[in-house]
Amino acid sequence: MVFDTIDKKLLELLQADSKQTNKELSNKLNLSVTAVYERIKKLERGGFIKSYVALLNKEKVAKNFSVYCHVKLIQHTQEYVVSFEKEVNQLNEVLECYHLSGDYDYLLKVLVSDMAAFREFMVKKLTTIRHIGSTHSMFVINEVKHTTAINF
Amino acid sequence: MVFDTIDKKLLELLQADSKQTNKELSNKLNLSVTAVYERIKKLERGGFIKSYVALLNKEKVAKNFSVYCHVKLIQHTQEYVVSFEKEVNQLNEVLECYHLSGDYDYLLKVLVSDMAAFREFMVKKLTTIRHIGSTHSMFVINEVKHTTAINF
DNA sequence: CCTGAAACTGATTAAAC
DNA sequence: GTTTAATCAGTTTCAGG
Repeated sequence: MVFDTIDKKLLELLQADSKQTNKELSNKLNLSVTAVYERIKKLERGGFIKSYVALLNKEKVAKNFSVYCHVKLIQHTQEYVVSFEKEVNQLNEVLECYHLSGDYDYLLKVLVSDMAAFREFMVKKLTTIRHIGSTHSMFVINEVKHTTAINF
Repeated sequence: MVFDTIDKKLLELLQADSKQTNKELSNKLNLSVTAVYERIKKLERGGFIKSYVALLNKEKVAKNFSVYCHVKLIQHTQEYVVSFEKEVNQLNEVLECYHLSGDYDYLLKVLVSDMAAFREFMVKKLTTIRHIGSTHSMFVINEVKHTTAINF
C-alpha cells in the first residue's frame, strides 16, 4: 500500500494521542476532516494501526517495580522452546518476552508492585516453568525514557 | 482515590481497546452508560490513565529490527549521567531506556528498519554520545510476548 | 486524490428515581 | 447507583471537483 509523508505524520499524531478529533488532526495536517477520516480508515484497513489502547500510570496503579530478567533454557529443543514460550505467555506479570541473541536466550520484562511481589513471582511462577536452566535479574532503578511511538 | 474491582475491570478493557463505546463497556461491566462515563472521567482526572494512543504494526511500517543494547558509562558522576540521559532522550530510534542494577548501567531498546540502519545508528548516533565506556548489543530474534496492558 | 454539506451516532449533561 | 431525554460534538456517507 502507498504510504506518504502525510500518512506518516498522521500516524505520529495518533501515536501521541488517539483521542484527538478529526478536526484537530485536519488542522495539524492542513487537510479536510473527510480526508483525515479516509486516511485513518485506509491505515486501519491496511493493518498499519494495530490497536487503540489506554496507557496507565504505573505508579498510580501500584505496579511500579520493573525487572528485566534474562532466562537461559537447559536445551534448545523445539519442544522446550515451544513449551517455555507458551507458559511465559500465561504469566501476566510478564509484559514482554523476547528471544535474543547472546549468552542468554530470553529477556523478560516483569512488572510487579514491589520486591516482595517479585520474589513471589520468581519462586512461585517463573522458576516453576520447566526447562529453565538459569536466570539473571536486573532491577530497573530509573525509567529514563519510555515511548510506544515509532518515529519515521 | 478509591479504586474498586469495577474500576480495575474497566481499566483492563480500556487497555485492550480504547475505542469501545461506553455502551459496549456498560454491557461488559453490567453498568449504565452514565456510570461508565463517570468512572472513566474519574480515572482520567485521577491520573490513572496516562494517555490514549494508537499502536502500530512494526512490520507494516518497516521498523522491524529491534535491538537491546547495554551501555556502560565511563564514570558515574552526576554530570555524566545527566548528559547521557538527555542525549538518549533525543534519539528517536531509542524507544526505551532504563537505568539498571547489574554489570551494565543502562538498557536501551532500539528500533530500526534493518541491520544496516542499526549499524548507522551505532556509528553515527549512539557511540558519538560522550561518556560511554562500552556497549553490548543483543538482537531480538523473535518477539514472544509484548503487551502494554498492566494486569491486576 | 480532495472538499463541503447532510445524515447519523455517540458523548455529555441534567433531571428524576 | 439507575433510567430517560435533550443537546452537542464528532463520525460517516455522499455528491461533486
